[in-house]
Amino acid sequence: MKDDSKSRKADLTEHLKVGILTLRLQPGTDLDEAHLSDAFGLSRTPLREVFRQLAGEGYLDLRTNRSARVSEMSYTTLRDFFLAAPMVYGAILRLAAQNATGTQIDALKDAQQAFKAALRAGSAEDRALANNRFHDVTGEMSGNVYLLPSFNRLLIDHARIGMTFYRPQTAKMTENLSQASNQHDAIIAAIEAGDEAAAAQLAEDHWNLSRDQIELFVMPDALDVPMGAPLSKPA
Amino acid sequence: MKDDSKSRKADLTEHLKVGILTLRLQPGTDLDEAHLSDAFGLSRTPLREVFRQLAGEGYLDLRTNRSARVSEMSYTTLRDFFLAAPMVYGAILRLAAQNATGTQIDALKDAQQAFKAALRAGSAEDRALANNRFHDVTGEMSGNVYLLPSFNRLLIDHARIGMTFYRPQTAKMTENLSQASNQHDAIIAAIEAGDEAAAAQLAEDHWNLSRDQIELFVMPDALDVPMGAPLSKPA
DNA sequence: CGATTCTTTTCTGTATACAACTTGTATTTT
DNA sequence: AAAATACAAGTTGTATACAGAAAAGAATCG
Repeated sequence: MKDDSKSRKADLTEHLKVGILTLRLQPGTDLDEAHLSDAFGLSRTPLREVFRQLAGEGYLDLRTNRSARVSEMSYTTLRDFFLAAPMVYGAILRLAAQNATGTQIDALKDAQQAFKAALRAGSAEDRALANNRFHDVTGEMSGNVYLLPSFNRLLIDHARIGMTFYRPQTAKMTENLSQASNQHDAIIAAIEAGDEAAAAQLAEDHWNLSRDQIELFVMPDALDVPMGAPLSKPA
Repeated sequence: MKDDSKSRKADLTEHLKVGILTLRLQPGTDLDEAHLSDAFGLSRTPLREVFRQLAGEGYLDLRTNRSARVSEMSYTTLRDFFLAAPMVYGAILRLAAQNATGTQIDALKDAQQAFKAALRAGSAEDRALANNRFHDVTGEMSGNVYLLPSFNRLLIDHARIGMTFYRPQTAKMTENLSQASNQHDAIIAAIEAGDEAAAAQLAEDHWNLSRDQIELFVMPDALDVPMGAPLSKPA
């Protein structure tokens, strides 16, 4: 094995990214340098470089003289999220329809296959990661270095928010997931046809669906529960 | 002196940022770790951490086993820039009008004072940096973590593109600069009044002016020059 | 004389040792 | 007994030394 040193770094990066996107590493979690460097066979120097890179991408927060921490999410950020997402995602899909290469379209189709497979037989983590991969490819297609930073930042929290509703708890939520999959298919078609307007419209629809899904989760049966009644977990 | 170690790091960061924004460090320039660590009294470890951070923010490009390099600019990215900028900047100013605090408005007024002073008696670098500072404050005002990554990335290249036309070479360009200053004043007023719509409109106007200014520079006398004529530097 | 290969040099990446800071605990003081 | 301070353990930040990879130069071969 010769690819050790650099591949261990990539392994660590991937491990942290996946952990954060799937909420296995929850927002606010402290990361232990000593433990991680031990687990991945890296010294602290390259480990800390990975931390800085992930902080730059929005996965981690760094505070001087304190441990690195998984970036936080709050109700404030949720509002910011739904303000920014439709706009950025619309622009990304519009550009994707303009600029996608054949190779990229194949990659997008592969990602969608994986997403469907995850919906059929995968865990909530599998679904969130597959969905993340799908949108990630659309970002690559757009190729706009100025939009990608925000788009990628949005994708991180999209996956994290999504982790709560990719574990469908009601019939409505299940139906929404299959609708999301249909929208992915339509997005592929629009990109393949180079139809900007359709792609932009689909972006809007897709985010509206996400918002509805989140509302279903955040306020599951609000109307049926009298004020002051004891709260029970949604069945 | 006790603030040495951490302040040297901040000094280096600031030095590189300013150098890159003002084109004193031109796109594509290789950075010498040994020389910089010597000059700033830092060892290579913290220096490389600064590199990683600046790379994450879009100032530098890192290639494995090769020196860090000031991020490139090309005609392709210029097109991407003018696609993304109006949209992102419009959203940022809209949010700034919604959320700006009194302290932030004071900071914006200070930045505008400095910008005017730079227009009167400053160098091209002073102007670009003062303008950058002004827009940076509007970003802080918006407070949207999802839009800021792209906005800050745009500001970097806005300053770098601007460095070429903040050195006004024609009467028209000088007039544009004073118009930009007036727009800044109007932006402050709109934010102070919490007038979202006006702020968004001003953002569009402001970027249109930037585009015109760049066109004046990129094609100074395009219509007067016959095709195939020898090119001369703009006077 | 030109091109190619091998050696030397330079620079990047990593590990380890050390210094500085933060935090939890125990002791002292009021 | 409560608060404050001093101490100790653990963790983060930095420097240095070493290993590995490119790049530059020298020598050899065509």
